[in-house]
Amino acid sequence: MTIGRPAARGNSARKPVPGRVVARLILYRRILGDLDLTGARHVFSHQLAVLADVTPEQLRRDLMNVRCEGSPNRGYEVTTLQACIAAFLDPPTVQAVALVGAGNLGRALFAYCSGRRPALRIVAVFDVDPAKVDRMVSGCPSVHIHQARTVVRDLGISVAMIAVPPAAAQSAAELMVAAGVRSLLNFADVRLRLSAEVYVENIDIGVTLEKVAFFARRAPLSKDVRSP
Amino acid sequence: MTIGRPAARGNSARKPVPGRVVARLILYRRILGDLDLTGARHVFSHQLAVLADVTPEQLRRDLMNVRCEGSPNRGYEVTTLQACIAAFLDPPTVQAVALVGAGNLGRALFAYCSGRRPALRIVAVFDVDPAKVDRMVSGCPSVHIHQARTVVRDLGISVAMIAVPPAAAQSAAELMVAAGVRSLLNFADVRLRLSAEVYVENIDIGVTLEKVAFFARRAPLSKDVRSP
DNA sequence: TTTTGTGAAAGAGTTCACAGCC
DNA sequence: GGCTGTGAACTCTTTCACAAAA
Repeated sequence: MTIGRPAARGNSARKPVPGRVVARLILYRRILGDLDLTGARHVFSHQLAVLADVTPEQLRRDLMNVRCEGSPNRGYEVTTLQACIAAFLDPPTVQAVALVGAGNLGRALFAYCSGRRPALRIVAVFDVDPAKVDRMVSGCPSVHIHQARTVVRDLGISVAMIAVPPAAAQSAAELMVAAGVRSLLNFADVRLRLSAEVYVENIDIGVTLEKVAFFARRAPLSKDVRSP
Repeated sequence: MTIGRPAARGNSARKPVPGRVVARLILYRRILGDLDLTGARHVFSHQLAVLADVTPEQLRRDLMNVRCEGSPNRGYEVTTLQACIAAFLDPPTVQAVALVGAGNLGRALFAYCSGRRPALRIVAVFDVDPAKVDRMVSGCPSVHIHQARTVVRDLGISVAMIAVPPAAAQSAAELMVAAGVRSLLNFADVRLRLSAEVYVENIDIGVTLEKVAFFARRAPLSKDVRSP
């Protein structure tokens, strides 16, 4: 009988991995992809750490979550590490994403997402402007937000990006959640009040820009924190 | 001559306020501005906390940094609180911002920043595309990035927003820093390697979107963290 | 010797709990 | 009663430091 197992509950007793760690794993994976294209077969934690702007210890600790072993003289095998991280992060299937808001920012996000990360696809664009809906944009239907319920269900959308003006964000978010969306990436500069079941991540460009401006006026090298 | 200075320096011996707190103060200020427009004269910490999506204790603790007193029966006076936060956050003068990259995202950011926050103004747009430079865009000169040194100096630019493709971001950032920019808001999905004197904040849309997608697949209500 | 994997310590950040006040 | 301000406790995150491995 195996003694080691002090804290093993059942067999799927994973303690939840914090958001910070998930974000860094996603970053490591992207860097590994770039590295793979250069033909590198192995990496040491300190090399990857430089590229990700973290310490080697933190990188190794993050990697403990994905059950991937490195070798003391070769470091980590690039493809193996990619596979381990993918096994941890990836959806069993492609995830459908909705874009809410077809203004300046919405269109930039759409362009930004096109052609990348095949596991995540924008499959619908919602707006309230009659001039912007009921047509196809780059192979993607643009529809009025009142059709959210049907479209979200039919296309199996689980994630929405909110890129509408601040005043419209709360109700747009509520519509999406009511339609069945499980998590949101909110670009509107307001905090949304939603059920605790829904995962919300805010990208508040206004706050972040002011923060950067604030620290531009400070004596350099105070310890500061990074964004997710 | 004074040698040690273990703790207290002179009389302005403020310990540096963490970035997280600064970001929340900026958020509180924005909410107070909205509140002020509704005609509210006073707020309790629990009311502001709901709007900012933080706990009342955290809000009060953040406010300790700006030396503003509330009253147990009225809460905080809106205008006083605004003034205290402004005194802490605001630059002595308007800060000039550069936008680097006039692609989709760059244009969206430009539109986004126009007409808001008077204390922060985009005064120049840089790009490498000859078709996009040497003209005025909404009263703002668009110039080739090789003119950075002159333009940054002449316009007193201290902050740059990097909105160029990932492959171009490192060199664009280096050019801006060499030209005299003190802090950067980086939208390119790469980690920049720059002198530690420079304050860098990353907004990594790709990572954040993948993170949101990841948590869309999880059982709800695991403790998670917010964005800056 | 250099590097990995990780327990233990340190450090940050947040929440608790309550005194003092209205 | 309900609120603010804040020391103390707690929790989360990062770094230290070192055994084991190649």
